[in-house]
Amino acid sequence: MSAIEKLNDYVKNSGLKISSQRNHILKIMESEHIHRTVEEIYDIVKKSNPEIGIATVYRTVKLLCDAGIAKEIHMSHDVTRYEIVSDNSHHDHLICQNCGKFVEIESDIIEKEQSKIAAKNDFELKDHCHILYGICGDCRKKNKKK
Amino acid sequence: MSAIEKLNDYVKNSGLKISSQRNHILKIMESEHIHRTVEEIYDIVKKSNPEIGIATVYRTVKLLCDAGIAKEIHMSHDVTRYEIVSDNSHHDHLICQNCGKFVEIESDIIEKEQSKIAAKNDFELKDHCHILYGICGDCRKKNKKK
DNA sequence: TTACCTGCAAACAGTTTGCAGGCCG
DNA sequence: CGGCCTGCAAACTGTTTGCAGGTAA
Repeated sequence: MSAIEKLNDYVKNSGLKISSQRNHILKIMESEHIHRTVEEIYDIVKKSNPEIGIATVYRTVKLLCDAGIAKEIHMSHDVTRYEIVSDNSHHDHLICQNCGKFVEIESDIIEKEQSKIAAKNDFELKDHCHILYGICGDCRKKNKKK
Repeated sequence: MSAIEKLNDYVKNSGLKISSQRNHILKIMESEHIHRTVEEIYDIVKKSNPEIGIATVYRTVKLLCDAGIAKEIHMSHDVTRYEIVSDNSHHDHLICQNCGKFVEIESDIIEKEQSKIAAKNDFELKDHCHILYGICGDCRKKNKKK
């Protein structure tokens, strides 16, 4: 099921309404597999729809999260980004503290271990946040040169 | 080396100064192994020192982080807490989304796997954030009753 | 005595909310 | 047509900063 379909579903089931702005914002978040901040989304939407207010972006992003279509990620310690969740794959992140470059990572071993830990402590696992911070190869080279 | 000693060291080496407020705040953060928010620390300090301003707490907490004595944790998606780091043990967290209860967890398997992933992507690992969110046994029981 | 430190209040950034009008269904 | 949605601006929250006076070294 595509994200737009999911949105339509959710909107119907909740007695909400579809709007061009909502579709528009979702489309932007889907295009390119990039994690954006609200500010960034706002800037892009504004290009084709200068009327839009940032409040609408905030409201829509939150709605998408409620609908399970998007997800919040705290990339660095004070930047909130959003990504569209795909049905089949879960991933975590490895981020360069210097240049912000990031890699999406997956690890069955870690996922399994997480489940074990949750079970051992009698927790029903709902979600997790796993971000590795480091310095990428490029940045290490650049810093040496200086 | 105790946290207070570490603070003294750091302060001397950086040309800073010790103050009763700084010691006071550190003492509170050390007492009980709890992760507190700035607001909570502020409330506690105020009891014995009503004069103190919250800005001082923010400044001190930041200083302690710079000194490597404390560490920021983003417990839930918009609450920042701080914990005193102990020299010997690293741990991550498992948090109940319902009641806020948390368990500190350690896993060699995950730590090793993280290093591997970082190495594979040519990152020099500096830090990581690993938090599991779930519902604890008590809360699951309570919810059933309702 | 010289920085540094503190409390206060003002400034800020990110996010939320109330309102009056617009639009979907 | 009713209720949700939007843009705008004002409100709010968590955090930072500038300033004038206080204090450690």
